[in-house]
Amino acid sequence: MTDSEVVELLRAHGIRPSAHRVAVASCVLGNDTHPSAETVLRKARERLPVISRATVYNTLNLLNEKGLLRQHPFGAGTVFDSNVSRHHHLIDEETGEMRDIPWEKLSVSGLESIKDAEITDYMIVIRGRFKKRRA
Amino acid sequence: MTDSEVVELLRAHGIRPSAHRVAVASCVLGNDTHPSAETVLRKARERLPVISRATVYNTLNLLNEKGLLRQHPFGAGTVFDSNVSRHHHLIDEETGEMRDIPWEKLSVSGLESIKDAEITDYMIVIRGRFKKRRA
DNA sequence: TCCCAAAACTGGACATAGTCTAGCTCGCAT
DNA sequence: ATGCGAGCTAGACTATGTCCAGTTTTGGGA
Ligand SMILES: [Mn+2]
Ligand SMILES: [Mn+2]
Ligand SMILES: [Zn+2]
Ligand SMILES: [Zn+2]
Repeated sequence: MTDSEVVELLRAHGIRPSAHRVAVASCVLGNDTHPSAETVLRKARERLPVISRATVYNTLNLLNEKGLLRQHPFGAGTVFDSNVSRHHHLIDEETGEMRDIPWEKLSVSGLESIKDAEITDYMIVIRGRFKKRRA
Repeated sequence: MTDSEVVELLRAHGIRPSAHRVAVASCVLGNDTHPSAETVLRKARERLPVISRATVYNTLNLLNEKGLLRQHPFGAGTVFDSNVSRHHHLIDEETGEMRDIPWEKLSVSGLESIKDAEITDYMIVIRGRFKKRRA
């Protein structure tokens, strides 16, 4: 994702695209990795060595509030996910690495039997061992 | 679960049932709550006011290693789960409270299409709002 | 019963992840 | 040029969890 695409995306969501925000957003938007906040901090500093930890957390939280990101507490600690459409997750038990599984690839039945809650979202979380690098 | 049942369970899993361990284990085994380590510490101190934080964490980790507990990083922070058979989870988005969903109540199809990992376990994680207290 | 080594337990230091704040800086409108 | 609000910063602070060195408890053997 180019910088100007990131800028457009931020503007479209009502976020002023400061240089720092673009640096942070570029590290996580438009790819299917699931980086931790500390990973984003390290990558952002490659571009912008002076950026502070607070700005990285502020920006990630802002992107989350505006719906450009999700945050997941499983995997290798808490990680961010720029894929905001519904999907499932596969997690390597040894490394904590997370991979996406397309929504249509799996399906759940029996949800209608859950009567004691209003369901807003759900996800299948699979644990196992990755066989090889993704193609 | 009575104290002597807890003692038996610990012995059966090769854990020496010291008074402290029994106090910790009683707080979490044999019920379907999903307490955090800090919650267990507070409850254990009601029984045994002198118990240290380190002992609570040591004991919870030991119970986990010996297969008497599981640990889940979603819900209200990291919580412990004495239900070690397969089941799914429903989480209240406001409070983080977790409830169990019996394995047979839901089912997943399409798992055989996952080729790039050896699956060891999976679970459906549902988020929503609880309607009322459990019956 | 007494003794001792091993196991268990302790407080506190340390580590990591994340939040918050007070002050500074930057960019933009006038 | 000046003023103002948004953004950024370092560092203090909180929460959660691990680690360690020293002490206490325990239970089996003499
Ligand atoms: Mn969101
Ligand atoms: Mn286990
Ligand atoms: Zn994802
Ligand atoms: Zn459970």
